[in-house]
Amino acid sequence: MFAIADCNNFYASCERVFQPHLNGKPVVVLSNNDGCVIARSNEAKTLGIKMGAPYFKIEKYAKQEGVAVFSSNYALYGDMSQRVMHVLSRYAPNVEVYSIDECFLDFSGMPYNLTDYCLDICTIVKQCTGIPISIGIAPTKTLAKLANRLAKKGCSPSGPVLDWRTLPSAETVLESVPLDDLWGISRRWSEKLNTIGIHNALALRDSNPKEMRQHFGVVMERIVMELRGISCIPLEEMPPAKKQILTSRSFGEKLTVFDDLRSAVTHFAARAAEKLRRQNLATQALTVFIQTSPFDSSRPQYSNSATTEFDIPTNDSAQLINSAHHGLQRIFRKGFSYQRAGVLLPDLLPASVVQATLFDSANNLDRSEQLMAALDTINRRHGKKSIRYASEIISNKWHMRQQFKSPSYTTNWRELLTIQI
DNA sequence: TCTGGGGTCCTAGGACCC
DNA sequence: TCTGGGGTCCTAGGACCC
Repeated sequence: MFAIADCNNFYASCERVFQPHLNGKPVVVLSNNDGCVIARSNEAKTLGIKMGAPYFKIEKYAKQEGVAVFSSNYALYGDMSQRVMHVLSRYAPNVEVYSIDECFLDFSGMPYNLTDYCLDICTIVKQCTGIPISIGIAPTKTLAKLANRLAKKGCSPSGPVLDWRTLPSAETVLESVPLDDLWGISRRWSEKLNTIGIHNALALRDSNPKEMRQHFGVVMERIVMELRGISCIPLEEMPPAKKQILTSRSFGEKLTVFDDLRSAVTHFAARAAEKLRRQNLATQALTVFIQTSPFDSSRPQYSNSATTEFDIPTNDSAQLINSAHHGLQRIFRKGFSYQRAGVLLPDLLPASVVQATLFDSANNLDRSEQLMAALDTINRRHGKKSIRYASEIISNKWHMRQQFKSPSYTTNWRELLTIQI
């Protein structure tokens, strides 16, 4: 048995915890660079504001309807997520943190009435964190996700909790579920399924799994089996080591000058290096890429990338920044308005297995390791920006727009919530 | 003016091995 | 007359997730 606990409108709910006057009011949270809508309270959904809508297109309407608008505040959401996961992990022997706002719980062999048990969990998570959650329970992950979705839509007699096994008729329910409501099926596959006469979740469940495998591959075959209640996707307790790390951003304004781009790319390389070290990994290569805006058809488009490979896998910021600069020099072309850039570390392995080449002194590796450890310690203790590479701060033109960002209430002493009595 | 960021898995096809 | 069989590794592209 699996359960999936999913935070309701997570980012919007995080903002409301610290501004409770927004309860019952429409709230939206925007993507980085205040680009498009990525989270909506139920009231905002009711107003017809769509997921992914570009903010500049709904700005006027949002103001008119009194919608509270926020920039993304990942420091806050990440910390609130940890709190929710911490509470949830007390209620199952094994859990899998699936995303920032979702957690699978292993309920195999649990003898209780799981609906009542989960209703308690919902109450306690709300008490401890302020975040409302919904829980779906079923014999497979795919059905648990579906049960969760149905609970969120208000289809459960037990409010925020739905145990798939308590449904009077699974067939009736499945017949009413559109294909792209299923976990693992998006618009493209849904359309392709339509062309072969499959129009709802029941028809998919009753299709021939081997045929589905031929048409779509093993992933679709698994979905069919999971809809039948045969579990094919196990709980993953230990998150597997990362295979690649990407740091990229859209810019607050379009960039045309090399030095502005170079500052941005320095920042991305430094951030990627930090991520690498935090996970005790090293990379065998670095790819830097730049691109113009695909939406701007009036101006010439250009995008390109450059990859450097390292003789010895590294997680040294200076080395990564250096190769990012060289890559950028190779691909930068004058005369374009760049909208976005990024640094990708595509080929990772554990830092512990890194070997010096025959002609390299182990000394250099030690020195780099000590320097990076000092850098990370200082930045952790005194704030992220305490020590940076000079080329990162030469320009700030690339900084993203964050017009509506709330304070980092839970992670920064200077931004604690203040209360007036 | 203005449209996010960070990932994974699977498959097909080519290169190469013995 | 007419050219095997079995395998691995790598990459690009397409699909998906949140």
